[in-house]
Amino acid sequence: MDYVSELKKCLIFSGLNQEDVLEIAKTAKFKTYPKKTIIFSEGDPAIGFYVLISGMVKIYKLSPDSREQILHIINPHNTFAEASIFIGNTYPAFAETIIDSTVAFFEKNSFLKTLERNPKLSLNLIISLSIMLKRVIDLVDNLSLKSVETRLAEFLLSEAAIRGEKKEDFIEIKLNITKTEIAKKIGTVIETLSRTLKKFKAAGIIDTEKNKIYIYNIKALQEIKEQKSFKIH
Amino acid sequence: MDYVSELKKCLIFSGLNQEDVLEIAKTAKFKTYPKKTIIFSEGDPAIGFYVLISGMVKIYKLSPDSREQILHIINPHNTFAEASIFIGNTYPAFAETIIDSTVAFFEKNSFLKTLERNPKLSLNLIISLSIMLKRVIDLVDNLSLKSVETRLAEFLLSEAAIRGEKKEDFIEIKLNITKTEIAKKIGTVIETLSRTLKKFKAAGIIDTEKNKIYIYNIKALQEIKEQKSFKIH
DNA sequence: CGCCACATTGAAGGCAGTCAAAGGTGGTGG
DNA sequence: CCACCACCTTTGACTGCCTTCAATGTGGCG
Repeated sequence: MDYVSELKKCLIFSGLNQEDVLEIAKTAKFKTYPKKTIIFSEGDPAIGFYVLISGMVKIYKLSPDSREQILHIINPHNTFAEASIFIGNTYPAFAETIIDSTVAFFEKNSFLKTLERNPKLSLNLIISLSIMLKRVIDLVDNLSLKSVETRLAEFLLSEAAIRGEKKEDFIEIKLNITKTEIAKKIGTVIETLSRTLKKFKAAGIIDTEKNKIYIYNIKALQEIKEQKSFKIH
Repeated sequence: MDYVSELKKCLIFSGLNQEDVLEIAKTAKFKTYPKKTIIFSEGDPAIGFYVLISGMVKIYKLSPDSREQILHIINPHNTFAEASIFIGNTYPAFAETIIDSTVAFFEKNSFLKTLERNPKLSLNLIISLSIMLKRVIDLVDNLSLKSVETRLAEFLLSEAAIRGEKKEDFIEIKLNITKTEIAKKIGTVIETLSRTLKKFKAAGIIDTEKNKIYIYNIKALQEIKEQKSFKIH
């Protein structure tokens, strides 16, 4: 794989000229992990940050009794752990591959030097951190103030927008993560997710099949998202 | 008040030379708000960001039925809404004064120009965003994976560390916000907070008096924070 | 074919939010 | 200085969402 051209596709390196990216690429270490491999654990020394080249990685927190809350699911060309290198000395969460993945690793100190020489890179980083912050704030909003029903509706709408395929009278979503992972992402457990999906099915809003979800009534999902009372009797 | 020397105390302007800060101060608009005034609402156009000079400001989200989740409580010399100017066009949360407050307002576009000319400012901003991100991640962790009991213990420990006064055999915390605000900060309601404080009192861990809290057994709080089973019968 | 991980369904229980009423506290103006 | 009022807090009773536990179902893969 041509790693340099992959790096150029990343938000954080966008707008940089060819030489700069080449220079930066030289400081990267590329690593490949099988699925379900922990890249770093909460509390590990924060020695650098990562760019996902291919695969899928989840960033999550664990409760003392091992319940998992997913903070982000990272897709190719996105960064993770970039905030960790500016604060504290340890990673604040776990990073684990969901499927086989390849990452570029950037060592903290050498990256800080690169950053000094490259104002555009700083700006990209600021934007990237801002986006991430907004995403986590939305998560707080959802977890603290919304029901599981609402969170699921929001998740389905967002998946439909990102990855949904419009068919004649429905939208098809091919799930690329398990329902267990979805449950952890929306802050619940598999059983509750299963029941909530069943409710939506009973209301004729969606239907499911293996790892596919069909959305028949997107407007209903939007209304649930706005929490305009939704009740199945 | 000498606004320039106040601005120099802010993390975001630290390490800048006198002239730069003076230059930046010229672009600021200073405003004073009475307590309980909304500075901006969720959805308002994000026209700039703020530095708190004096007073106290809360940043919060509202649920459809008006329950409030506080994201941050801003103290003097700290910034707020700085991420908003890099993403989207609207503020993602509410900002409201808790007590009478004075802020410095920086208009988006002119600040972006200042940023271009000032690499150190970029780095400060990156650090500031990183800290904020970590704080919100901790909030997610608490809301999703911890009980109210644990969240309260964590809050008390953090207040004790920041503002607590060590006395002979206890730590005294003078509360500078109401219990209602504390409840919103730890993601619950006043009634539940009241009951949980009562439980802690019954266990001899703390005592309360008007707007003071006395911590008698800090170790117990730490154990509750680690969720090593805590039960009052 | 049988194992293993993932998913569904039912039953039960608990944490915490809501509603309602009473008690406390501080501030303002008569 | 006191009385009233607004706001905050406490307490009790109730409810419901969601988690937990347990048993059964299902689908993919060696």
